[in-house]
Amino acid sequence: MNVHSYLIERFIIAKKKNTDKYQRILDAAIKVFAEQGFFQSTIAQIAKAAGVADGTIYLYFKNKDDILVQFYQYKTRQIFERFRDVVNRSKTAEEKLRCLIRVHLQEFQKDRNMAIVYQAETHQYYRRNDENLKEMSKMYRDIISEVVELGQEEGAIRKDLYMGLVKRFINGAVDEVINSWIHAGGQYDLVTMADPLVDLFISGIGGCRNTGSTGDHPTG
Amino acid sequence: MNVHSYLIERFIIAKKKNTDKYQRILDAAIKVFAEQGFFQSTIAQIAKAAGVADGTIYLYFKNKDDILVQFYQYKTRQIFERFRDVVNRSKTAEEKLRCLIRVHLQEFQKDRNMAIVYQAETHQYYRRNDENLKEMSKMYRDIISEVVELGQEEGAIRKDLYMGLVKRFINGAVDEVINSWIHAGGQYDLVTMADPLVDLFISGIGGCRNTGSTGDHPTG
Amino acid sequence: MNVHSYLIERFIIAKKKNTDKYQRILDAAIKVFAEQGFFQSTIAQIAKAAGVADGTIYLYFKNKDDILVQFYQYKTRQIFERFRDVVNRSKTAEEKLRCLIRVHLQEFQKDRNMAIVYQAETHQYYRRNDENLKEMSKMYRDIISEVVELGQEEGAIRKDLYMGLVKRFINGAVDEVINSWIHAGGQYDLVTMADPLVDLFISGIGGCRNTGSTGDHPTG
Amino acid sequence: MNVHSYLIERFIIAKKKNTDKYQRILDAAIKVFAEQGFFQSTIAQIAKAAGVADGTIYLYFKNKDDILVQFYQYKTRQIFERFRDVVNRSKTAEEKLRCLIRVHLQEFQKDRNMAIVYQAETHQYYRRNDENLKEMSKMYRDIISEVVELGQEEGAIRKDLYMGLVKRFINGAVDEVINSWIHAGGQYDLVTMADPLVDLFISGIGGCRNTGSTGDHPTG
DNA sequence: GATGAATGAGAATTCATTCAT
DNA sequence: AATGAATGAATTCTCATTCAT
Repeated sequence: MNVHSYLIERFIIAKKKNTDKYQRILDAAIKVFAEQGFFQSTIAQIAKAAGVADGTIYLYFKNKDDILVQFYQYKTRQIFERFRDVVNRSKTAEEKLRCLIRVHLQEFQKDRNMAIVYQAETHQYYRRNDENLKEMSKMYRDIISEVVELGQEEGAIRKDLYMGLVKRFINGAVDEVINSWIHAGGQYDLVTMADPLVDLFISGIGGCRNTGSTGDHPTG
Repeated sequence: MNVHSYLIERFIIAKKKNTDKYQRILDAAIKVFAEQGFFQSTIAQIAKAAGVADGTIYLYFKNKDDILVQFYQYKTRQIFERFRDVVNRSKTAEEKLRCLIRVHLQEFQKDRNMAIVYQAETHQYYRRNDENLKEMSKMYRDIISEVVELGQEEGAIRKDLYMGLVKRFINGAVDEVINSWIHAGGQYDLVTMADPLVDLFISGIGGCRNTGSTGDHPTG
Repeated sequence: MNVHSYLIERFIIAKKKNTDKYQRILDAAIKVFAEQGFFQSTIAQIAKAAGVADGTIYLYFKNKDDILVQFYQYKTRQIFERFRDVVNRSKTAEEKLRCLIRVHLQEFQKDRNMAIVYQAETHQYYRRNDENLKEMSKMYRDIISEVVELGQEEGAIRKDLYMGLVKRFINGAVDEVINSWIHAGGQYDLVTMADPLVDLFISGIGGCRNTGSTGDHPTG
Repeated sequence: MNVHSYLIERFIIAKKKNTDKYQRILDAAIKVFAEQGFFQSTIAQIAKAAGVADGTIYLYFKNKDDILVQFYQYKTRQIFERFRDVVNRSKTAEEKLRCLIRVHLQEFQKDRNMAIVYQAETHQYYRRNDENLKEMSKMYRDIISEVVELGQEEGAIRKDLYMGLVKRFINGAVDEVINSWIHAGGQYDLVTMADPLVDLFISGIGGCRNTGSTGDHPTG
């Protein structure tokens, strides 16, 4: 390839891609963050993965930190709003809970890089005291509260519960299921875990019960 | 002072001093890591917090990474071995489980910096594929397996359980309870969560039960 | 200005700039090395001498060592290849030898910093067992062998010589002549030493001869 | 070995070795310098090689540089004074020259580490403008001048020589012979080079001679 | 908008030297 | 005298960010 054609090709490619550059950079960044962690990733690596120049990144993001901020503000937020939706569309508390967990696992399974970054960086990101993240976390826990309270009204869920603990109990278990899946290299189908997990939430591991909701898995 | 006693004293002082400084640096590092995160912490900050010169750190640790490695290898490991012990000393499955969770929360409450670093850095640290960490995680999950299997023999725990899921379910919930406590600034007594949490593990949140163990804590 | 010419200009400018800066840094480094020695020179000094920022050096050289490596691979090598050429262009053995020595002294006189670095750092550099340096040294000694052997065929050079020794004898003497010149501050004309030196190689210092070539060396 | 006996043994060893520590450190340093070069050697390495503590070195040497200074002032100087002696003891110019070269090679062969350090560090050391080194070099060249002038009076050496050049010619050739021997790993007997080398000095490589002194070594 | 060369602040790490024991 | 732990100055190198083209 001679100098002319080489340069012209580059020029044209550049023009064509103009619009979706923000997405391309964000996706590339999440990929790189997933592989190496936020702090070990460099702008140069992200630029290379996105197929843009280092400087271009600064046309779309204020700085390196801002990439992570945008990730939480748009990419992640989107998913959490989806949770809100599916829960609203279901009727009974149990149905809502099953939907929530299922969609949660589904979304994280769908975008593994996002899942990795979310699970691995959130703890660090918490230090920034970012309002958006706190809001999302709260939103998630509020959904659980709502569902549980509805269940209590329906009679499907016990009344003698410390809600703060229940929220962490459910949230933590789901997170850990996702973590395990990530550490296993995403080899198996994460979504199949949803129902057994909800069964555990509802019935626990204790023996000798006759709660209807749990009854469908034979032995009991 | 004769040769014997003089030299022996020096020997002992030397040893003690070494251990002292090693501990001082490790503790200071954990404190700094807890405050800022591993990657944002600098050797200079750790040195200052430990009251030593920057170079001194390299007499006790190969490099910055090695501080984290030693943390996982000694500080953290110690605690996980403690878990093993307390479980061995209990009789019934439920008792073992209650002990495990209680001691887990106790130990993390006792050393908040350790708790923060452990919760926040473990995901990143996992990338290194450190054998020691994998071993500790496995040890923890093995304890749970054992306890659950014992409970199944005793009849206290259901038999229709997918063990892999149960382990994550318990592990994840405990971790999240610790996280919440950390994010709340360690304001409340973490250990009081132990029994209500175990009740949730055993009975779940489902309605219409009469398991005594859960009933007694009013509403939390 | 159209796309073609605009881009091509940029391409060319970029290339030229690159080469410029590479040369500027390499030259500055050789100057600093000549003044202070490789190990006592700092990147900061080289950067200052080259009029660039410290970090810029790492755009053109892998690390400090690499500067020395490039020096031997490009700057020095160039000269040694020149030696090969001039020898090939001469006819008789004596003419070849005179040319080699003259050009050797010429080149080192022309670039005094290069001469200093070459003479002062080569011994240390030898430890690296760099293939390129070994090759260059060998090339030089091979030239001498060739010339001497040719001279033997011509009858101008004795046959009872241990070639390995002759090579060192000539190489060493030339080097030392260069060293003296360097230590004297490069005050005198090095190239005038060429013919008298070759006369010594051919005739030695012994008395009572009648070899034409050496005679009373006004002739040269 | 228990604490008592271990410490006491160390105490006694220390006392016993008190006297020759200067030598031990100097020798160890030369060994380490020979292996790694002056700048790449650390005080810690030298101390270890000498079997003393780092701090002990500072009881015998002002600083790291001083070790090299002492090397040139005592170890090396000693040898150069030896050269003076052997030359004085010989009668004819040729005999003196042969003695000088032979002893030069002998002494460098005898202490290979010294030889390596001398050959490799002298160029760098020259920068310090150390009076002692300049004196030694001058002494060496003066010896050559003397011998050559004597030879000229005897009629054994030509009169039409530029003495400055002759000195470098001889000095350089000898140095290069030593270098080659070092680079070859000191595998062969260096001293056997002495006579062939002197023959080259006297007769050169030119053809058609009948100087008896050269004829006797068959092919070398 | 896009580029990527250049920047230089900042961090880890090394090591000669000191000094309390 | 001997030790070796401690020091901290000095150095290399990295990388987020800028800006001329």
